[in-house]
Amino acid sequence: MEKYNFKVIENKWQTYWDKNKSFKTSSDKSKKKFYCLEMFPYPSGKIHMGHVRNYTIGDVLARYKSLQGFNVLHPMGWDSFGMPAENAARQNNLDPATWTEKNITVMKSQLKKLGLSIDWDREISTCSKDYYRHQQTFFLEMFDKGLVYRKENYVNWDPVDQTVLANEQVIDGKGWRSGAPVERKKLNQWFFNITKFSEDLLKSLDTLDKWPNKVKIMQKNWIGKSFGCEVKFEITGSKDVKIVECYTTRPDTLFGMSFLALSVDHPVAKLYENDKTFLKFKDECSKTGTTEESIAVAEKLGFKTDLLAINPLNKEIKVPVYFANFVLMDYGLGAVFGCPAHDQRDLDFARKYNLSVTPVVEPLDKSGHQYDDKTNQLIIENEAYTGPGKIFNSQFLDGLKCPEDSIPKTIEYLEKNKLGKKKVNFRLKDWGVSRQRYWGCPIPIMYDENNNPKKIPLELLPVELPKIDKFETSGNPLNENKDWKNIIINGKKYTRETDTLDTFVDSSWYFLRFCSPDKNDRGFDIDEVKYWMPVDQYIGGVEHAILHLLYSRFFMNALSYKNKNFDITEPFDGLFTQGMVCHETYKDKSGNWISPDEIITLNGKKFLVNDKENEIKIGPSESMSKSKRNIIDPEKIIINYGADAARLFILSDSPPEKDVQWSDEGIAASYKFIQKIWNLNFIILNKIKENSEENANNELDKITNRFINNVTNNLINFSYNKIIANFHEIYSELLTKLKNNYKKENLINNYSKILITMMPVIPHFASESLELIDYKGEIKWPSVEKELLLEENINYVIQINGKKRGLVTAKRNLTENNLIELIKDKHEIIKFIKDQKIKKQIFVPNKLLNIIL
RNA sequence: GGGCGAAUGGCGGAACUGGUAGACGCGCACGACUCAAAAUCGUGUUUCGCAAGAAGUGAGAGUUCGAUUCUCUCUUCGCCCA
Repeated sequence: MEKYNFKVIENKWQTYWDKNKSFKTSSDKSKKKFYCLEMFPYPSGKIHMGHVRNYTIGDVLARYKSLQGFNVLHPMGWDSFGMPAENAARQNNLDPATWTEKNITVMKSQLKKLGLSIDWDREISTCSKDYYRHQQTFFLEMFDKGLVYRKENYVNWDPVDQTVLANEQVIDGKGWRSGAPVERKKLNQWFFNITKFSEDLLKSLDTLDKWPNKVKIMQKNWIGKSFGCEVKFEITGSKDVKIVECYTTRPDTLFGMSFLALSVDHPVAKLYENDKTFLKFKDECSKTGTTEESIAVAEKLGFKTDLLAINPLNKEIKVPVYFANFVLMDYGLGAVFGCPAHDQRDLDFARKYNLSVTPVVEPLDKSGHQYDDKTNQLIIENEAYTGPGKIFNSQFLDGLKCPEDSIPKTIEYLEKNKLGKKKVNFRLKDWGVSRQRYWGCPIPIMYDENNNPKKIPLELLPVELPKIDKFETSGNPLNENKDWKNIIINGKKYTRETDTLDTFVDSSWYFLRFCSPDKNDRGFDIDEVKYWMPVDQYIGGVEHAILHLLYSRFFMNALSYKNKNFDITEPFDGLFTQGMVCHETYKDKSGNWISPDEIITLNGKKFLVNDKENEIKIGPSESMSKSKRNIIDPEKIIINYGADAARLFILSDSPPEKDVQWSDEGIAASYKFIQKIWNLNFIILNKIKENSEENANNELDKITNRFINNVTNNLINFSYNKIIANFHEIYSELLTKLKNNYKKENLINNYSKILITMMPVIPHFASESLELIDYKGEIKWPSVEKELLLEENINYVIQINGKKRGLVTAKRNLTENNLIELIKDKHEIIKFIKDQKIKKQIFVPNKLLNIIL
């Protein structure tokens, strides 16, 4: 018996798989297909544990489906445009393409060392012109369909990175990379009209029954459908402005209105464009970001106008009109009415500017609220009441249940009197796709002398990124590159669009490209797409729950819009979101973060390797991050323990959807386990040589069958951690059972099934072991024989007054009376009954008997 | 503030539609092998108790013959949105 040499064996099988193209996708379309996809990585330099987890989970599924006989598509590619490449290029004075290519080479070889069953012939990279040229075609098609437009818009501007940030890239009002306070800036931007599909994107969430509920709810909230109405307010105090319309979801609180607030970009602002105080105020507003969060956090500021708004429900009431920093032009109509008693933001504003506060909704449950002694009316102090209740102080609305009766009644009144109309509103905004960046897909647009945008003619695609030798410290190098920027077509001069596309566009259709990666004239082959799509199982981090997934869903809607040939609107049939990989955090005496590599364990305590006096404080397990220095490098793990051990451990300790804690002890245990089953191989080999007469009928068949059944069920339910437990169980069970004698055929038959069942998780080990026992049969997922799962003997639980008092092992299908007879002479059970009368017996067939005294 | 989810030994976690709580792993203890150690193998390991037994799944109530599982209230933590 020799030691399991994972280095030699893993290399052997990886070479074999490579040479034989073992994972090449079959072109046989008569077979049932399974498209297994993990979110493709950004080529940042080397793989991290999150990748190991993500791709192991996917690989287990892909290999299982292959063994089951499915035609499996399991591809891999690179999300290779993006800012890190530019930053690295600036730092190291090189070309982003070179940096990216180098990283891809490294990471590809690392992924190969994990033994993933990937069809590398389908590898794609979004920064390659063979990929992005098709994206440019899609862009122009969307342009023709009216799904792309250009508008001047406020953006989150990062003054350090000199770029536009998406809302999610703004954290606490600061740029996610630079940490600089984000400014508001007006720029001409390209937009995808995602809001055209708001209703569709919302509705078809219901059809995604293999998605986690959590993700569907997050998308639903993000789309944010609300029912309300647009209300017309008459304005006095100006001859130029007579009416202002605003959107509200709470028209029933109109009687509590004490001001009207407008966005500084509202048309009414024209009246004040020469007013210095107003301009100063407007400038002040631009310092607040555009995210809902930054607006919520910022202090509420207003600029009082000399206008008054008339309450449409009671023309006697006139309230002041303000410009306010918390009202945005692109939500609703850029105007809101303030009802301080029932909206916290309005209340903060009203208190600041001494405006009246009139409550109009009375809580159903009076406890916890203050009331005026004399009038017995609700008093609002510093907290607005936003809950349900009964309307008062509101004339014809008084007494109505709020909100279910009061809102429809108000809208009905407003519509009847032509003061407003019912309106559905969405929180979702159109997708701004322009980035002032070099390393992205060029937008295939040019501008004529009058700055009118024109499509780049199809025959001139792709618009290739020019090579850049040197990066300036900031800004977009495309802007400065005159040779590239200025073009002449048919004798006419044009300048190119210098913005590039958001990298989320790249990842919105890559799963289509995988279906036919070599197709030249179009992004995909429709027949291939019709066969492979949708992705049967998509696996990735929950951090992409909203944007990437929503954008991909939108992209499918956009492609199928006005296109009879393309009818896929949902790209991902099944979705699985895996948890993060965590590790303990360490700090030395002085409070510096210490990496696990710098630590040695002595007598159960941890010390610095080069300073054994310095004891390490162990902190909580947190997701691996550079700043906390608790990163474990997968490459080192593969070198020291092997890919199979890494795969085994990353799956073993926690359910895949939850966070997992990486630990030295854990990976060591997985490594040892592989060694142990390797040793088991030789015990089996000896037994095969012995080839004895069997002495225990079909017990080996039974335990094998039970094992296959357990693993199969756990695979289907993504309970991969339990599969590893099943492995340990079958190991110790076999170890015991192998003391008995078996026939050669029986041993090979059962053990080969067990090894094949282990193949998805530890493929190198299982392949080598099958070869070792000289298995010549077909390699396919073993089927479960239902009859063999039924045990002859059952442990019947005997309860007395609901408490377990004993176990009786007996034949299955016993009756209640059989059981009673059986326990009569069992003193340890009978003693609890003594001479008490049995009131009642509860009998659950093949399970338990509960005796009530 | 709203939404979603979670809470089980020293630790990570099992327990299918209510029916043996703690599978499996880590850690720990003891034993075997060894001059010794490491490695390996074996045994044990929820708590209290010598034992019989009792208590026990974040806290409190409820439904039930029986609740980790269902219902209500509360506490803490996590994630998302604000």
